[in-house]
Amino acid sequence: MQLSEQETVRRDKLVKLRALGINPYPADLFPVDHTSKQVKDAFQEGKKVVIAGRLMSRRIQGSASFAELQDSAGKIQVYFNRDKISSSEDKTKYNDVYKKLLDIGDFIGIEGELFTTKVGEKTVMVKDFTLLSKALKPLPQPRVDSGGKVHDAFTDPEQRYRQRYADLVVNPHVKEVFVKRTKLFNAMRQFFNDAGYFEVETPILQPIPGGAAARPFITHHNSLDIPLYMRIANELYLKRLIVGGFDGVYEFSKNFRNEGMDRTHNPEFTAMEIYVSYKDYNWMMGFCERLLEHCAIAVNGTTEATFGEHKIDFKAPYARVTMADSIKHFTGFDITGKSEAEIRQAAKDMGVEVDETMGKGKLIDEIFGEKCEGNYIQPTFITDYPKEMSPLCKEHRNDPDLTERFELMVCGKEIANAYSELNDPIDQRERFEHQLKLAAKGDDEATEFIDYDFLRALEYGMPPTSGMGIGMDRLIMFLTNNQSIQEVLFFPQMRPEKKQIEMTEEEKAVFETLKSNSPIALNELKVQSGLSNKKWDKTIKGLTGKKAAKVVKNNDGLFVEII
RNA sequence: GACUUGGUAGCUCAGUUGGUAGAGCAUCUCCCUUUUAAGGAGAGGGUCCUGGGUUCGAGCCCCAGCCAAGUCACCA
Repeated sequence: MQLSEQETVRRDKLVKLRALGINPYPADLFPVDHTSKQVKDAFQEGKKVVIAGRLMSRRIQGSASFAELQDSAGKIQVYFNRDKISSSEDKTKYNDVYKKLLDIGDFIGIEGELFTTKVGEKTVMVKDFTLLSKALKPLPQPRVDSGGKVHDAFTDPEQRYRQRYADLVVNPHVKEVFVKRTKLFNAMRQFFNDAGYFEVETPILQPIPGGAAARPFITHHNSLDIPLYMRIANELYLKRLIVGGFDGVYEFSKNFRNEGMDRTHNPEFTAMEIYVSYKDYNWMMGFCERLLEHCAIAVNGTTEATFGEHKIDFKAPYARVTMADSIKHFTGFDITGKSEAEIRQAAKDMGVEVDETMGKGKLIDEIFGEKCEGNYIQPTFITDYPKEMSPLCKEHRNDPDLTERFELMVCGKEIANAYSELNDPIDQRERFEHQLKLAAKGDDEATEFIDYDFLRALEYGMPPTSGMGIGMDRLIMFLTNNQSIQEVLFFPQMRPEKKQIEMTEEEKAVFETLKSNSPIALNELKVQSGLSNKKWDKTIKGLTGKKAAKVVKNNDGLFVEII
């Protein structure tokens, strides 16, 4: 591995520390009794504190120095003074250990006393310090000026996502997003628990990937010798639990979909699904808006949120618009009572791209997606979707072409999807079979598996139930004003980094020649290698760079020598 | 999958018509006892993403590839 100059320097310091009898990675616990925040909040002149964290900046002025220590709660200034560090090896500890052998990024523990500097900064006067862990790589460190402006910020998205640990250390606003993410989960969990619903866990490895239409990840179980699928949804399992007699069940479900990646899609993502018996989708709308209002306040302290150029307000209630009314409103075309051919023609007239394979439901969905969806900035329930698009949803009580379904739109994007759940086992079987036919015709959005065990469960009887799914990643994007899903996942999926090859093929070949014949005249070695000028240059530079060979000049000319 | 933009020091970035690879911070050495983007003096540090090609000569031009971001397509 090639080390940079700064990495080599830090490794040398490791050796020097050990020579002084200092273990750079001690095993002992360090008796921390304050965080940086507690020091500042309960500040008292002269109070003794024990703190620990990462050294984040240093301003050395001879035998005195100011530094910043960063812990989980923030940063605190610490003051090192050679004559105030009470220790037997006094001067060494300040002059050598602190000034020369510590680096930015190292973890240290500090015992000290609180005081306020001349310029009014709350500071810890260091009485003694302990190296807790040495950092061998320099942090990609931004600097903040007196006006609070950040310079040289660590901003390259590729590096930030691949090295999230470094991102979190140097970018406090990144950490804040993840704190809010956890607050959201906690708030939602609390809301459901207070309502008396029951958190459950269902299989991630499924023999049949049901509950949605998406390409699954496939794996294999060796003992059973069967394929297993990473779940694309948990819906059918939660409904089985409703059949089993729970009134309300919910699960935060890691789902996996083997599809494209972009700003709003990661191969693994988190959905929350909840099912409540004896309810319908009208009840669920009310429940949903109360839930989101509660969550927005828990995360941001207010129902208002900013997302890009939009101000959104999660305060309940939200507008409710049927899909037919929405299309009529934005296109002037009324789909009610129209035939498939009439709708297809209308779509064409509006400039919506359609083809002959699209059924009525799909056509309506295309029109809505193209002409209406993007207009809903404030949270809005879109209701009563075409039946064809919703094989797990109960037929509408007033119209057999529609289903009792709603989606909640925010900033033109869907964040929740809910049904009065289909509990008629005969109807469900027919819908599955219809999907199978669509899939056979090549509709890649249709489900190509029938979960007969799920049908068996329905045959035992499922009470009327309403269910809802919420895309948690998307919701937290809205609540933290992030346009990219990667900003709300600690470790978004990335293509693996390319492995660094120790020595190229050419370098190996030349090195072999050298081993049996060293030193050798440079020109002779070059001829023997049979490499082009450019390639030769690269190769010999590579070998000398890796300290495998060196070029020496004497009276007889240039020679290459093995090291 | 298509297109656009980018990849140069630990970090953020310059780099002119193709002619010895630059800055700030960071690092190292020295000075400095209340600083806070501390300051002063000096020094070191490079696989210019990879591989080909053109050329006397490529960070720069051409071709192929890798990685990323963005836009579009796809996505219940």
